[in-house]
Amino acid sequence: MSINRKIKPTESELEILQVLWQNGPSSVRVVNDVLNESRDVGYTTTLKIMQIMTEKGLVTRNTESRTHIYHPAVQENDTQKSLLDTFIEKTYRGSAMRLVMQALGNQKASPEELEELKAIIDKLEKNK
Amino acid sequence: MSINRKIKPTESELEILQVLWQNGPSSVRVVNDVLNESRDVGYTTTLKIMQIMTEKGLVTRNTESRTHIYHPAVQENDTQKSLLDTFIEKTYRGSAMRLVMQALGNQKASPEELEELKAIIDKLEKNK
DNA sequence: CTTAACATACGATTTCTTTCGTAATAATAT
DNA sequence: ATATTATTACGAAAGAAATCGTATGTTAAG
Repeated sequence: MSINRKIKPTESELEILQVLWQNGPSSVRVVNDVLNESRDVGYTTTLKIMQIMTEKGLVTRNTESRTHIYHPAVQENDTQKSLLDTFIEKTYRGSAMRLVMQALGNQKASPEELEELKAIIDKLEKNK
Repeated sequence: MSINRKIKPTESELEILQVLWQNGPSSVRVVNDVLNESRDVGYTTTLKIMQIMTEKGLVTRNTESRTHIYHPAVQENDTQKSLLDTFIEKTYRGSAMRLVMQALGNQKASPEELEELKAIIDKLEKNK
């Protein structure tokens, strides 16, 4: 399906991608301000990581104006899927079902969400 | 409920815990042999990490005989839960349901597993 | 008894990531 | 014009984790 080599952002990189996915293309200033809502991090630190992300191909940037605008170059879904696969492998020895059951057990889900889940399960059963 | 401070093994540490959970209490030699079934890693590397894990309280060891026997000091479930919470937070911005749905979408589940899942959902709905 | 194989301890090195300081340059304000 | 502020670039330091080499001691084999 997808010609995916692994998308494996570090923790800081993922944090920055989250901002870009949420806010859309943004300057370093904006990203850094958002990050600083939850923790202290210096401007040049954020800048540096975003420069590294550019090299790695995790983001692209428009350098036409002096203030560069960064765009995510990987999709949120693809990134989540890639990280999820690795996580299931390392933490649940490859068993997605055990992860799902534990996630459901530990978290409270709303009735609507449970309905949605049942719909997904029905669809999976039909495709069997 | 649980007086859990975070159980946060590194990747290598988790790999070693998996061996201990699977095989039961084991020597460094055994753990290292198992690890080497999937990748190259030197004996003293494994030893060193297991010594660090002892300091951190992730394992305990019986030093009565010359060959020390290491025991996991954290439970698999507790460790998975702890890692899962962090993962959901960082990767899914806190939404366990989105993780569950993606995991179900990406993986194939057996009919039995789907039944089991439905049972869990029913139980959750009753407890609402 | 001597040698070889095996085990632990531990410091040093390497690698990856994050953080920061400083310089150069551009825009803005006074 | 000049000073202040904002932005990028970049090297270097600091941190964390993984890897390895070597010393030392213990057991087993010959």
